[in-house]
Amino acid sequence: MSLKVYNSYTRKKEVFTSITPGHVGMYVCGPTVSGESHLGHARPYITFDFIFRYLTHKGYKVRYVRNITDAGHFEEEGKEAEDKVGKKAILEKLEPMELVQKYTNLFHWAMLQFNCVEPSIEPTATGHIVEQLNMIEKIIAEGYAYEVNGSVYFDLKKYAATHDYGKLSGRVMDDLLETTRELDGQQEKRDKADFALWKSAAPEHIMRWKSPWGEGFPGWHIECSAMATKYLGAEFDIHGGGMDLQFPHHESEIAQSTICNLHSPAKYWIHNNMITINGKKMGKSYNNVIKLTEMFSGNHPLLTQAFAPMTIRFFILQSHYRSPVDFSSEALLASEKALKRLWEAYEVLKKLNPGTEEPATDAALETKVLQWINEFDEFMDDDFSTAKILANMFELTPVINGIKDGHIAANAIAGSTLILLQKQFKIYLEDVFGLTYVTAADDETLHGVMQLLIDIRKESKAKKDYATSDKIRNQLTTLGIELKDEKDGAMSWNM
RNA sequence: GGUCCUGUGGCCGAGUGGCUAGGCAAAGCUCUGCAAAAGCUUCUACAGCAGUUCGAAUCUGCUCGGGACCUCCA
Repeated sequence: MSLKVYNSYTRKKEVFTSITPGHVGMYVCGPTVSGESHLGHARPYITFDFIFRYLTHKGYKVRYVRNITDAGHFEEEGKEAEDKVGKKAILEKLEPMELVQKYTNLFHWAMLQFNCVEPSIEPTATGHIVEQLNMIEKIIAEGYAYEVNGSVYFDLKKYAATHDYGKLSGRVMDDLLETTRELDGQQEKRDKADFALWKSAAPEHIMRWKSPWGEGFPGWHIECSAMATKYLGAEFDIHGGGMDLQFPHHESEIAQSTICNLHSPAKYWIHNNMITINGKKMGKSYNNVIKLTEMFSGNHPLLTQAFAPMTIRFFILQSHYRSPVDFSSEALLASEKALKRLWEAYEVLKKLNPGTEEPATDAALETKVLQWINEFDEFMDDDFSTAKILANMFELTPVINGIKDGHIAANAIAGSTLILLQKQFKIYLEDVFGLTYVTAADDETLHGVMQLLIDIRKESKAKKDYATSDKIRNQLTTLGIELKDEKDGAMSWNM
């Protein structure tokens, strides 16, 4: 079964074949660490995490490069946005790199909460100034960039005359030239659509580097091109990021790399859709940002409660990565409950005993179960349809629970099928989807104490001393421990 | 204004022209000292109008609504 991915560049689902057999190079645009990560950031990093995990599962050796933009995004914008890192540092009386470190640490912490696998290489923009300068010089030498007053701009008109600029984002060059914008440095550019490769630094800028054109800082797009080229080569397999980066960021990366490396950088462009809140994209300009720390603590007016990182991860997995997903407390609460139900079924499944190798006594059920299991791979191969796999898992949940409490005969499905079911649940829930479920089940002391309480409760129940048995259960509930009476008089618990 | 995407039941969301996911919520039942959990059952939707077709949520056109990008942005 071959993997198909939707390539934003061709706007088609294509069969995935890696450039180097057995290996995959994947570059994903990382965060700008000039502020705290918010819910919106969770989407791409969780999305590319399960893509990374799935490629690994399929046997590829993946080099996953995700940068840290720690130089601030120096756009040719107005002064406000000009040097985010430098500006905020003054206000907070911090060294720029101290600020960068703080938010980098916070980002890493959040990724850990989400159980995201660390990228193979996490290069920083400030650590690759030389590579960026080299690239800019090469673009100038090729005649596709020009220097004005210490700044260097990419000559888009010249590039577009012979190259397909705008293909990725579906933009027409003429429209871009028409667009009227009031941008800083506009007057020194040959054309309004030209983008900056290097910006001359005003005296107040803290972060600045020497260059052949004077002191300044790199443009927004060149860092990704430089780092991707360095670690993945002129052409690599996957370039990922949020949809909002298609233009101008990725479009510009294509132009830069095409001139420098004589090749469009990525074979497959994969873009995740946005998380919206009340139908609007989460962003600073909309004033609707929920930071991840606020999500985890519930400390935000839009949140009715705290939401665990795994709830958010599950919430994202429940929709297709190319669909927008609208956030609400209600939707997240639904995900929380769904995940709990699914995970408890998984715990039950792990304990089911396949027994001896017997043929299934319920052929119809056997067929359905096998179909649901086999579709896991099929769905994931079809452009990472995680939502459909989860739907199948929920179809299987009543079967698992049914076998457990005897509602469905243990031999209704074949032993081999049960083993396959266990294997596939493990692979997808844990290895590919990267879900975990925090329980105290590993704590042996707590286990012992719980067993004691359960024994006491059983004894009091046997004596019809319900006051005592209810007290035990109620007190545990207050502590966040849920005690369930099983059919056969046994008791189970979870936190 | 330009380019593109989108509109699915109370809510969230899959949906490759025919078999019309799944989750949450709600209701009933079973189990149960009670509860919780679990199981069974019920709730059948595709913005509107027209068209193509034997047949459309799925294709086409128009209308209305929402969104993204065009500016830092995941």
